Amino acid sequence: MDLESAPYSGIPRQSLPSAVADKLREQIIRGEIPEGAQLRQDAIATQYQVSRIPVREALRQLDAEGLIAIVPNRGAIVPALSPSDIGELFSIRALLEPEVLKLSIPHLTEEDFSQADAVLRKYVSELRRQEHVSAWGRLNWQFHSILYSRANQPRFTAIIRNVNNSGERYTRLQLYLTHGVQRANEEHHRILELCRQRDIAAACELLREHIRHAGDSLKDVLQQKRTEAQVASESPGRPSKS
Amino acid sequence: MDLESAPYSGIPRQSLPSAVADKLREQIIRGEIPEGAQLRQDAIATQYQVSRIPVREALRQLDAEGLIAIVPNRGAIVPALSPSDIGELFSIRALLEPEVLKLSIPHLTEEDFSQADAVLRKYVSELRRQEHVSAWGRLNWQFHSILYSRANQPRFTAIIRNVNNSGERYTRLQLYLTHGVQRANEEHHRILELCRQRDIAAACELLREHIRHAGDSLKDVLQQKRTEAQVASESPGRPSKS
DNA sequence: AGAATATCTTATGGATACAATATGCAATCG
DNA sequence: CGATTGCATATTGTATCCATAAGATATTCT
Repeated sequence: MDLESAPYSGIPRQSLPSAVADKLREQIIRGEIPEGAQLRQDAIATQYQVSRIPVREALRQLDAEGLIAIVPNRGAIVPALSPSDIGELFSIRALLEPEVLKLSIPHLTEEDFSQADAVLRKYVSELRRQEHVSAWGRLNWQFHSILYSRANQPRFTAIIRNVNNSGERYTRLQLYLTHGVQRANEEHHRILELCRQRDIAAACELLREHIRHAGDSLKDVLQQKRTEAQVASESPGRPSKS
Repeated sequence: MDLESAPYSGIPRQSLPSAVADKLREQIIRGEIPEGAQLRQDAIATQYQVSRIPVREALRQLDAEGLIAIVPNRGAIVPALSPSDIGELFSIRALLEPEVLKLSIPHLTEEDFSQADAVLRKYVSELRRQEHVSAWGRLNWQFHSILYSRANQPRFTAIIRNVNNSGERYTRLQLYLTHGVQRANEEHHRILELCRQRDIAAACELLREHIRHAGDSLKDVLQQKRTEAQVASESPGRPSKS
């Protein structure tokens, strides 16, 4: 949770490549490594006090997860996602997550519900501090993740996790720029309530709408941002080289 | 002149790890590397005349794709899939593939249809030779793949490809043991015909049923095989080379 | 003799060193 | 003055070498 970026954090049981992959994944999701940034093997290796071999394996893994793109002989970058990429990611989510929720709801326990409650409370308490905007997306995922946890479909949930990881930095953007936090929060509470009542159909339908709305709204925001950027690039006013 | 400005003009040199991963993936899918087999880094390295470094990166990639399982300090194995694993894989397929087909059908061209036709013809011609059973699964995937090719949803199709890869050896098994080839062939022709007619709803529904049936039938076969194996373990039979 | 343990073997994990490739800069030529 | 080519540097890619952990075999003690 907290920054465990201590240079000597020895990771005992996990393989080094997996550990490095986890750290990098976290950094990318949180936006600490911005999109378009090059992931230089040497820099990462010295940062985590390892050689480049485990770093390379970690990058391969993240590449296969779709989180980064490796260009042969040119390194790995965090790709910028186009509006259509975003649309695709949220389409996949809107398709997969209700299905998993459907399978999970019957097995959700009171403990799960209280955990979800706790996440939502934390969510609300974080809303006031915009400096913690990076935590929103994470709490958002935690909430969803708890609801799916009893589906007992490891591959299914693995895919969902990857898709969410790929788009989470943008989820943050959507929550932040469209003031969608309030709506998201309300929908979360209603979804949770429906899960408590074991109303599978309604919960899944609401979840689907919840995801679909987030995707559409995010797509709009991105397209707007893009046109703004284009306008800005037309009036650079940059001083020439002296 | 402006050859360099063309995006894909250069010779698409593939990195060594990717090449090794492709080869291994092929071998696993075709069943040349049987399930439960250990993938020894040294053996693979000498087989492909490279050092172990690219091999290890390839294994990481395949692990992330879900095709193999890496156990720290113990190596990589091709996992045996339980009936519930199979059920999960086919559930995912039954969910994702009709959606992608829906998006693809409007953009399918006559060329696509004739390619699909060609694959089906090849399929029929291969049916008679059971020694080519390993080609069935591949042709099966090729057919499906062509139908999805115009969806223009790269992440979607990448997920579908991975899921299909994970289960393809079992698809072969299903086709072979249940004599499901005839039924699959008929369904393929009907699906293709519906696509030609741009009957999206019917095509998607039939595809969903097609996948679901294959999954259920395969699950049955596996469960039956498993009980047979338990019986056989008491009186070991001849080793079956495949 | 059987079980627990020590030792040896084999395969994986990781680091250093070296080679290949790309990028940026400078010099040269048209 | 611009473009092109050659050179220098930085980064990625691969191989070899060493360390470590799991597995197998032999040995010893009860």
